[in-house]
Amino acid sequence: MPTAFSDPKFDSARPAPPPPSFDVWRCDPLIGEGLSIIEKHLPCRRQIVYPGQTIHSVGQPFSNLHIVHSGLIKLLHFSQDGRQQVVALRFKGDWLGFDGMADQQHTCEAVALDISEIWTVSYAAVLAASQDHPAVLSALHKAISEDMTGMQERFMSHCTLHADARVAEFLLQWSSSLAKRGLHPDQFRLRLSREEIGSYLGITLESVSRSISLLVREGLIGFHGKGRRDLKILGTEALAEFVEAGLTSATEA
Amino acid sequence: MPTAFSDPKFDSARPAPPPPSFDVWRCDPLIGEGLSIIEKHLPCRRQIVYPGQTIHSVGQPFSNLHIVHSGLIKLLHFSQDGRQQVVALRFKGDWLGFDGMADQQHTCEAVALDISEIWTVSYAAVLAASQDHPAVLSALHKAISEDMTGMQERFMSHCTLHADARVAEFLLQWSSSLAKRGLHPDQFRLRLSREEIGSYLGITLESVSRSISLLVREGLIGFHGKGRRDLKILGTEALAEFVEAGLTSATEA
DNA sequence: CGTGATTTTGAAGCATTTCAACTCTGGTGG
DNA sequence: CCACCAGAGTTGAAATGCTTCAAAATCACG
Repeated sequence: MPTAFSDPKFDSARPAPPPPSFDVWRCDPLIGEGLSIIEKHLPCRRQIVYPGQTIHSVGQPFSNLHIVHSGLIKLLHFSQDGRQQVVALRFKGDWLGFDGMADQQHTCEAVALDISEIWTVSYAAVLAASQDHPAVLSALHKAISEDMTGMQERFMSHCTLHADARVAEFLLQWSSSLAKRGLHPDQFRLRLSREEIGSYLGITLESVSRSISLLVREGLIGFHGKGRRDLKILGTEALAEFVEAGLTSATEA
Repeated sequence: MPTAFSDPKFDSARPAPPPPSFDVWRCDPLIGEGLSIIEKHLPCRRQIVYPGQTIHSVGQPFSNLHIVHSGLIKLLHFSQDGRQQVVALRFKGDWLGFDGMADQQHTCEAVALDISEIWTVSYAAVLAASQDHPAVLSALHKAISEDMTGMQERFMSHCTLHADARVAEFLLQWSSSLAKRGLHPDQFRLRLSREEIGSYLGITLESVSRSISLLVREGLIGFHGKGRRDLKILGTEALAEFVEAGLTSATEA
């Protein structure tokens, strides 16, 4: 099993684009469902995007859906006064663009955090294909449903966990996302800055930093190399216990 | 325009169920879209539920979607250790049940907060009908998309607003939900306890109470009658300004 | 009219933010 | 090669906002 940041396929050094040879099926078959469906039934544009590049932005007319084939994408939401927040992260196999289905224009911005390959299909084509192939619609709805449940869960842990536990859980979730995709779950490069992590978790970057330092002190995680971005999870179980211990009773219903 | 709590159609006193004569179209036509689509193309079961009654619960096999025809529904999410949280509120025209599409079983519980009429359609029937009538699928996807965008917005204000501002915004959103549905937006009955509001907003019931008291002191809202549940919004503009003023820079990206 | 649930209010404790200083890293140019 | 700089990350101390705990007030219901 390749580590997330030693495998050039999924975590290339910035300068050189990776050769487009992809091993789609080295992971949980469920992750590849959308990709497989598209490949079988739909014409799609495949596109490499680089960190910082935008896949779609707010207000942009909606006509396509996208699937992440490799890499990592962040979804940003903006408020009227220019404030922004990371509202979601998308890994391989995840869809992008549902936000535009309502008003035919996107309500959030999708930005690459890593060199990523994005498959783009026309929404109209998806609908058309679903006439003949119910599996298309089924995969779409499944992805949507998982997305919603995921958001609700994130919302909940957001309300019931302390900052430290939230950071720990964030790392665990990232790890499990990698594991599901056949990547090494114990060792990966954080592609978000402390500020972005804070935005995603609803805490300040200083708090993120402090929490990470705490987790290191506790021996639950560690870092490779110089910049504190190459993470190593030293005890998944212990981390999970740490999260459990961080439960508050703050927001029961 | 009827006030929300004087109109027996949408806000009946508990003892007697209202006569099932509904004036579906006295509101923003967009709200009624799902209802209209269902009425035209799909067989549905219409059902009255009373406060506390469950429409679907966690783990229950998924096979139907529902639309709220009148009343108010809360969606509860549970964690492993029994903690629960109000993750969403559903008004007239809103759909329920998307959470079950992924794994064929529901991941959250839907409970009535008011006497409500629920229209239930089989998910399979929806898919079947969408073959002949694209509008069915279009309405469904639109609802889903709005739902997601709404959650992201809620998530954002959750991260960027102080407790007081969050409560104020909550009341404003409720008000605007009523307005969109042709109900009096300045005067309505809070159908959630302070505890439920706190759960929904991610703060304690005491904080909710304090925030409400503050809003009353500031002259932005007021109460009717005895129990502090019958709300009157005294200045929508001023409330909105209050929310703006409550912005923090805590979680910028 | 009492009993239990809901709501309000106060005061103390705690977690997180804020502000500020400092370190580390990587890149640029002398 | 080293000095310098900007950006990212860390850490400390004070301030703030929310929670917690506790008690009183109000309301709903039989």
